[in-house]
Parts: sequence; structure tokens; C-alpha cells
Amino acid sequence: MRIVFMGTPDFAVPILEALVSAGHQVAGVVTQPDKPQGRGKAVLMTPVKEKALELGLTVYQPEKVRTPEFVEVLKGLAPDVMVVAAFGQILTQEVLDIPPLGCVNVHSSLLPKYRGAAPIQWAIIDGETVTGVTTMRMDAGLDTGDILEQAEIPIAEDETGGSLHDRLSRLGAELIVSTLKKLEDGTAAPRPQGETDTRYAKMLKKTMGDIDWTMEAAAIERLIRGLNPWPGTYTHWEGKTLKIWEARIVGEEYDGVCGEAVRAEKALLYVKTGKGTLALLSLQPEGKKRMDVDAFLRGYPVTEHTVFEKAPAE
RNA sequence: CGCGGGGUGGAGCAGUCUGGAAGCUCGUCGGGCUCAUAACCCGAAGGUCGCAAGUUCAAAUCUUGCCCCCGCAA
Repeated sequence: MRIVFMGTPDFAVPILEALVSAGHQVAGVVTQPDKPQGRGKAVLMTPVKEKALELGLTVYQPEKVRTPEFVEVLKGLAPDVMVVAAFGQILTQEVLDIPPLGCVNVHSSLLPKYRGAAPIQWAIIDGETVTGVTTMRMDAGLDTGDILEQAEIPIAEDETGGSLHDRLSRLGAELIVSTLKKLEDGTAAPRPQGETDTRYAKMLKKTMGDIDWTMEAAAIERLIRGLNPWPGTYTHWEGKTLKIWEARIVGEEYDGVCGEAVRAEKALLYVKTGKGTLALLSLQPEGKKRMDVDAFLRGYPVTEHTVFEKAPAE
């Protein structure tokens, strides 16, 4: 089929690749404009743009897809269908109506659960044991379109936002190929999402990663995994930021205040939480590389009774 | 020119301001102790102090240029 693809970050890359290797004709790739970012201020291409250029595809980077000018461009590309994956712009009805077979979105959750911007991470943070990807026919609402296909995947005990992101991305790539085939055959069977448990996965904010040690250990541990590798979790010590990459729940309870290091010896760094104890395993002091606890304890003066704190509210 | 931290034996750090013998906690190897051990004791190996040039009697330390890593911000 003749396809226009819209996507921006890493998540969308395997999906674009799958479309191409499935033999579809990708008439155009739409992605967000390049912006200065990264340390320094270098203008970097979006991951999708990078891949599209590598594949020799035509790239469009409109500030807004809904402008009359760009709508004309899209019409000119005459796609049978448009595939959207983590694009980052809202599509107006006018845009949605362009392809005869509609616009298909690849969403990384089992809709209607976790509509919104960060479904992958929230599934981990909430302690879900299963999640998946959904292909749906887009409508004007936010992730409310009719479901075309879904695929489930179990969430592992040690799953991180990053590992789940990668697995769902690959799963989504397989699913979209299947869905497109059904659309082409006319065997697709769209069904409404329903409105049961339409939990919304709100956008991740950097400050979510500032650990509140009064929460229970299990919840903090899930937060650490869910926000790894981005935006990351951290705490404060000696006025500096200390990123926490990995932690494990410890069965024993200790006396002390929340955030206090109740054990700090050898490769053990236990921190008391609101309920339970957390063993920090992988840390990263500001300006340094990530390191294991034992290396951290060797070089930094952390001892029992050192207290880690949440940044004071401003 | 967005702000900032850092590059010292295999790991993590100190030493740099106030130039003058390479340090600390570990790891590794050998030996000892022990029923035994990730515990303890003794000993050893291992470093162009990111790279280059300069100042100096003398540079990890001061000056200049370059490379690399990272935190914030975006």
C-alpha cells in the first residue's frame, strides 16, 4: 500500500522499518522539526528522520501538520493509509480524512487502558503485570479510536521503562504489518474501546523522579524501574543530585527516618522508606558515570545515618 | 558561543588553590591464620597523573591549545 508515516522518537523507528520491509510504498515520512538540543546546543535530527534518510525516503518536518499548505502536501502524496506512531502532534479531522483507509495509530498499551503520552512507563509504575500494543483507527479524540488489533506482553519483574519500550516497539512493528494486511484485505474488524478503566497515562515530568522516601519501598522500586532510563529517578545528598538507576526491596525493617541510610557497608546500602527498606544497587553522582553501590561506597563518604532527601518544595 | 562537574595503577576517590618523593578504600597475585569464609594478618605486582606545547632547577599541581566522559537545561 501507499503509506505516509508519521513518527518522531526511537519508538517509531522499528515501525517505519517494518513498513518498508513489508514491501509497502512509503510515500513520505512526517516528523517533528529539528530543534537545538543536547549538551551544547547542537541541532539534532529526530530518530525517525535519521532512519528515513537512511532508507532513502522523503522527509517532511512541518511545524504544524494542520496548516492548509501542509494538508495540500499530504493530499498530494495520495496515501491509501497513514500510519502514526508517537508523532507528537494532534491530527485534525481534515487530516484524518485524507487517506481512504484512514489513519492507523500504534499505541503502546492495551487500550482503553493508558491512553496518553507515557503508557509504557506508567504500566510499570502502577505495577501492572501485563501490557501490550494496540493498533487503532484514529478519530478526533485522544487515543479513543476503534481498536483494530492488540498484542499482549508480560511485564517482567526487572522490567525497566527502556526494556519495555524496546519490546513494545518491536511488537508494534509486527502488529502494524498484520493490521495493514487486514485493512488491505478488508478483513479488519474495528471495535470500540469501551470506556471501562480508561486510565490516562499523563506525560512524564522530570520532577516525578525526585524520590519521596516516605512512599513505600515497593512503589519507589517500581518508580525507579519505570523511569529508567528516562527521565530517571534521583535524590539529594550534600546538596547534590544523586541519580538512582537500580534498587531492590529488602525484607527487613530498620529504625530511622525515611531516606536514612540504615546500612552502609561493603556493597550494601540500605535506605529506609515509608514502608520497608530499599537496597540501592546502581547510582550516579552528579557529573559522574553510573556505578555500582560498592564502587560508590568506596569513593564517597556515605555512612549509616546519612540522609537522602527530596528537594525542598520551591 | 546555554550552565556546570570530571579524566590520577583493574574499580571508586584524595592530592591541584599554597609546584619539590604516587596516597586512600577495594580488587588482583603469593603466603599465613581458620573446620571454614566475602573475615583477619603478612608480602608483591601494577600508573606515560587524558593528549600536546610552554614556564621552572623542579609540574598531577601554574599557562595555552586539543581530545574524551558526565550532570543540568532543552
